[in-house]
Formats: sequence, C-alpha cells, structure tokens
Amino acid sequence: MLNIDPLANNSLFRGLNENDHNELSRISVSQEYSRGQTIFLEGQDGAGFYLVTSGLVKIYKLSLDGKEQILHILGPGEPFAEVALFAGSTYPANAMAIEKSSVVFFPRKAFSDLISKRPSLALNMLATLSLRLRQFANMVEALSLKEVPGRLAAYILLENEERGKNGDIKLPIAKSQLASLLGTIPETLSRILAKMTKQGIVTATGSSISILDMEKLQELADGETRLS
Amino acid sequence: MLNIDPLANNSLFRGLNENDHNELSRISVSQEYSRGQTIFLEGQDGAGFYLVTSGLVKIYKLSLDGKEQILHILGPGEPFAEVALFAGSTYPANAMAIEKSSVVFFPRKAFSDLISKRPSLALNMLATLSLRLRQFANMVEALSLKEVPGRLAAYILLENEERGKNGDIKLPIAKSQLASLLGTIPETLSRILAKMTKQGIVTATGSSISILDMEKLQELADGETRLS
DNA sequence: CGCTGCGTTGAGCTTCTTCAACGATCGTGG
DNA sequence: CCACGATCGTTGAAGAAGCTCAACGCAGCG
Repeated sequence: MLNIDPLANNSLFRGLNENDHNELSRISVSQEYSRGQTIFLEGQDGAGFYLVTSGLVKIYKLSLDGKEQILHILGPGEPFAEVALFAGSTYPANAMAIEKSSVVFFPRKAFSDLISKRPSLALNMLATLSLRLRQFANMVEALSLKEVPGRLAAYILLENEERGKNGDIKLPIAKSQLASLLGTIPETLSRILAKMTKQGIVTATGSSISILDMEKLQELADGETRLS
Repeated sequence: MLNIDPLANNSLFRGLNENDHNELSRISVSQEYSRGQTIFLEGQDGAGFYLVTSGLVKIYKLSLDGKEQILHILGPGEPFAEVALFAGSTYPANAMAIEKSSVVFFPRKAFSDLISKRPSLALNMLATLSLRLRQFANMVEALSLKEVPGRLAAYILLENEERGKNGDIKLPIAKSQLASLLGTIPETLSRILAKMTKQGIVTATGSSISILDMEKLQELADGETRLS
C-alpha cells in the first residue's frame, strides 16, 4: 500500500486486533478541511470524535469581544473532541483547521459500542485523557503563575525537545497563533521576543528561532529570573 | 449499618457487582488528614488515587516565589489524582486537606488490575476525566479571557446553582482560598467584592453572599459588562 | 502589481499586584 | 470565661505588566 493506514499505527488503537481495525475503518469517515475552515463550534452537539491524519487543527475558546485562547494545537496522529463522547454531549470548545487538513471522524454511537467491548481501547483512551489533563494543569499554572516571558521560554524549550535538535526551532504556527496559545496578544509576544533577542538569549528570524542561552531560557521558564 | 459505605454509592463504581465492591474495600485504605496537612506533593511517585469521604481537599500548584493556584477543590464523593494512574507515574500537582478530612486510598496496581477486567469501571473513569477536562477548559478560558470580576461572578453563579437555593450562598472555603482558585490574590478579591456590593449586585457578610442582581451578575460572568 | 494578512513599534492607559498598615475573627490555653 | 495570638480580611498608595489603539513595513499571493 502506498498510503499507510492512519488508524493502524496510532497509539490509541494499540492492542486491537485485525477485526477491530476493520471495524474502526468501517465506522469512520474521512474529512477534508481547508485552511481556516471550522470543524465544529462550542456548544454544538458532539456527534463523535476526530483524529488528525494530516495538517494542523486548533481547539480554542472565544470571548465576546473576539479575543481567542487556543487550548490545543493538534497534528497528525492526535485525537480531539474525545471529551464529547464521555461527559456531556456538546463540544466544549471550537475547532478549526489552521492549515489544509485531513481528519478521520468516528461517530459517537458506533465508537461507544466498540469501546465497551474492548478494555484495551478504554485504557488507551484513559491514557490519552490523562495526558491532556496534565497539559491543562500546566497551562493553568503557566497562565496564573508565570508571566509571558516565562511562558514563551517554556514553549521554546518544549518545542526544542520535541522538534528541534541543536537549539534551532521552526515555529509550526504563525506568531499570532502562538500569542493566542500563550494567553497573550501578538504585540506583547513581539516585544518580548525582541527583548530576548536584545539580551542575547535567542535569535529570531521569521518563523525560525535559535537558542543562544539555554540556561537563561530555563531560568525564565522556571520563574527564577525576570527579563528586566 | 450506621456508616454508609462511601464506596457503594459513588458514581465511579456504578455498575459493579457485590464482589467488585468487596474487592475495592479490600484493596483500599482509609486515611485521615488534619487541616493543612499535605496529602502528596507534585512530582512524587503516584502510588495510587484517592476518594474524598469527608472534609475538603485542594489540588494546587505553587510558583517559586510561593504564589498558589488552586486547580480543584474536592468534597465528599469526589476522586482525585486519577491522572497518575494512566499517564506518567508522578502526581502532577500538590494535594492538601483544607479542613479535617477522610480519604480512601486505592493503590495503583490493585486498582489497575480491576479496571482492566471491568469495562464499566473504565467507562466511569472516562466520564470522570472528561468532566474534569471540561472544567479545565473553562478555567483556562476564565484565566485568559475574563477579568477577575467576571471570574468571581461566574463562581458565585455556579455556587448558587449547586448549593444555594434562593440566591444565598455560603462560601465553602476561605476567601484567600477563593482568590487562589480564581487566579488572583486576596486583596484584589476583597476590592472587587466591595465594588460589587457598592453597586448593589450582591451583599457580602462574612462567608455569606446574597445575590441581589442576578442579571447583572450573569452579564459580568459572560463578559458583556465591566464593573466600571 | 496591488491587496491583504502578518508582524513590529510606539504611546497611553487599565488592571492587577505589591507593600504596608490596620481591624476583625476565631480557637485555644490560662 | 476571658485574653491572647494567629490567621484572615480589608483598605490605601504606588508600581509593574500587559492591553488598546494607531501607524507602518513587509511578504506572499492572486
């Protein structure tokens, strides 16, 4: 096969047999979204959950006056909107494709039936939700206990561990989106990045960031230091 | 029996049979904590999870300079630290008894074995975690998109729905703790409550709050209005 | 080539925190 | 039962962090 099955290699479905995978393929529906297209809105009836197969999807909340807070950014292999399956029936936030994306949709009922019969599927799902709870706890901590420089530093370090190798990072999202993810606005992010650059902590050109002073970045992320 | 079994009536264990309940009783351990006593600390090995049977427990994060952000307040019947079971092995935050409390502790291994054999237990746990994810999403939204008056208004309204009847609320926690839960400090909370009182939205005496203008409170919580 | 979205920079302002002092409340031991 | 201390809550004044508004440069794309 030229196209690898997006379902087969996902950790969410680890431990399932061939039949289960066929069943999953049978009940799921592939969908395409173009950049900026809404996948669902907060409050809508949660008809099922999704898995990203390509592209990038953001989960976000909006205030009345239009300010956005991104809760998650999801890439290939990552599920979203699982919450709607198990508690309440509506989506708790909005979902939009940041870039051209493909997702697989799993209708609620069919998936519920399968999960009731497959303990390993339920356990995998528990692991997924638990990981997300951990991320949320860190996000609340960041928003409440850290200032924007600290949040940005933590983000850069995290990104460096996950994608960067030698301290060179390519931002996967636009800076305005990063601002929204960090709980601030583009202007503030821009100013702080400029300040970090001026102090020799990083260099930033376009969507590339290079870490110059890893130690200082770590201190900022931990809240040991101010940017002054 | 004089003492009702705290395990039998919990929604987490709904759908389990008599044997399972006996098994749960067998593997669990009762613990007592006095006011202010630490139950576990962030980063410690997560040896299991807990269920509050009486009293009040807070889950919280601390910054280096000692500021506290409360993530949850848990009362009788509510479980906590389930996350440590399914993702990572360490506790993601600190837990402390706010008042004299009794909890039941379920050691990791024994509970994992049971959950693997009882699909309904896994599903109940999924429902619990999903609900918590929803709460976290709302908390992030509040911290990032609402100002303190809005957060306080939302808290009062929520508390009124859950415990209050006719708009009279008895705060279950100290105001300093409420400030920490709302992501602010006691001084700010005090000032805003005073302002709300001055504007005839609520009256506050000690730990009692009475709602005078429900509509205005709702507008504040939704972000439609400022306190001016 | 022009338009539109993104990013940057500046000035002023709002919200919230910090620091400090004081008052109230509650539990406890004398 | 009262007195005391500790914790909690309130209020004021000053400062800091981040937001708003506005203008402008730049790049990408049709």
